[in-house]
Amino acid sequence: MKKTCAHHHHEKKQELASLTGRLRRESRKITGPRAAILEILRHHPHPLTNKEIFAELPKGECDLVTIYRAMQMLEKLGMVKRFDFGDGTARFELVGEGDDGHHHHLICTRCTGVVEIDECFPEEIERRIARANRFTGVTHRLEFFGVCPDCQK
Amino acid sequence: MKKTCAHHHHEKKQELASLTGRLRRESRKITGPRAAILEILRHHPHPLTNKEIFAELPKGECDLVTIYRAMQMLEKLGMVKRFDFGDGTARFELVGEGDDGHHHHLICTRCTGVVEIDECFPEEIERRIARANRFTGVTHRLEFFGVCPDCQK
DNA sequence: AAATCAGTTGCAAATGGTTTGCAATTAAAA
DNA sequence: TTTTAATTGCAAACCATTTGCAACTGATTT
Ligand SMILES: [Mn+2]
Ligand SMILES: [Mn+2]
Ligand SMILES: [Zn+2]
Ligand SMILES: [Zn+2]
Repeated sequence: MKKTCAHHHHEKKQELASLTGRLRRESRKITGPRAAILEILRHHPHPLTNKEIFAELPKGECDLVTIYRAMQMLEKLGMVKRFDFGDGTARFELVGEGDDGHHHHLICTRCTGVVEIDECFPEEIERRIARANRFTGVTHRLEFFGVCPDCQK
Repeated sequence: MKKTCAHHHHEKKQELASLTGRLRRESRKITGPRAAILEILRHHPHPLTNKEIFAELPKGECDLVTIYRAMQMLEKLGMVKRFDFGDGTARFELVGEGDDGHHHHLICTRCTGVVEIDECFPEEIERRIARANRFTGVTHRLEFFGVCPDCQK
C-alpha cells in the first residue's frame, strides 16, 4: 500500500532495455509496436492518450487497437499508470520499477497543459476518513484544475 | 470561488417548489419529466447516473435522452453537480441554492457503495500549488476508494 | 536452421455512454 | 384561446474502448 507521492517525475528516464526486460520477464513479446510505444512514453513526462501515442507513431507503424491493447497490458503489469482528467479519455504515464505511480497533476482548463504535482492528499486525513467509515485499503484519485500563466491574459 | 466543502449533505432536503422556482426564473418549463427527475434527485443523498434515474422513473415517464438533456441543463444552471467516479459514467447530485456543490466521496470498489465526505483538500496546500505554478482559479477533483465494512469479509 | 506454439496483430464489428437532428408536442405568456 | 419558444421522443450519429477472429511472428525447442 505504498503511496509516497514522491517526485516520480524527477526519476531519470528509464532505459528501453529495462522496460523490455520487464516484458520478457512476464513472457511478453517485444514487438515493433510495443518498442515504439515504450519509446514514446519514455520521452514524455506527462500522461498521453492512446490517440496521442498513435499520432506520435510513424504512420502505419501500428493500429490504434494495438495501442489500446498494449496500454491495457502495460497497466496490468504495473508499467504504466492510468490517469483520468475527467474528459472521458484515458491517459497513460510510464511508471518506474517498484513505484506504484501514484501522483497528481495540475491541468490548465484552457490549453490542457499539464504540470506534474508532488503534493499528495495528507495521509493523516485519509487515515481518519478510512477509520471513521471503517473502510480498508483507502486511496484516492486527485487532480487540480486552473488557468496556466500563458492562458491568463 | 467559494469552496467550503462543508456538510452539503447535512442540508435539509430542498423543497420541490424551490427547485421548480429556480427553473421558472430561468424561463425553463416545468414538465412532467423534469418534475419527476427532480423528485428523484431530491430523495437521493448520493450521486446518481442517468440510467439509475431512468430506472427509478415510472416506466414510460420519459425517454433516457430527456434525462441526459435535463441533467445538462440542470448542471448549466448550477442545480446539480456532476461527479466522476472513474468508471466512465457521469453521476449527478442535487446542489443547494447558493452552494457550488464542491465535495468528495468515499467509494467501495467492491459494491460501489458511496459515503459522502466532509473533508476537502487543504486550502493552504492548494494555494501553494497554484502559486508555485502561477496558476489562477485552481480547484480540484478528488474521490476516495477503498473497501467498505460489509465487503471486507 | 527449421519447426513449434503461445502471444500478438490488424481489421471489422460490437459496445456503452453521450450527443444531435428533426418533426411533433406542450407549457406558459399574451 | 392563440401564440411561440421550449421541450420531447425517436432514430441516428459520435467517440472512446473492447472484442472476435484469422493471419502472423517472436521466442523457444528440436
Ligand atoms: Mn504525471
Ligand atoms: Mn455527494
Ligand atoms: Zn495522492
Ligand atoms: Zn475539495
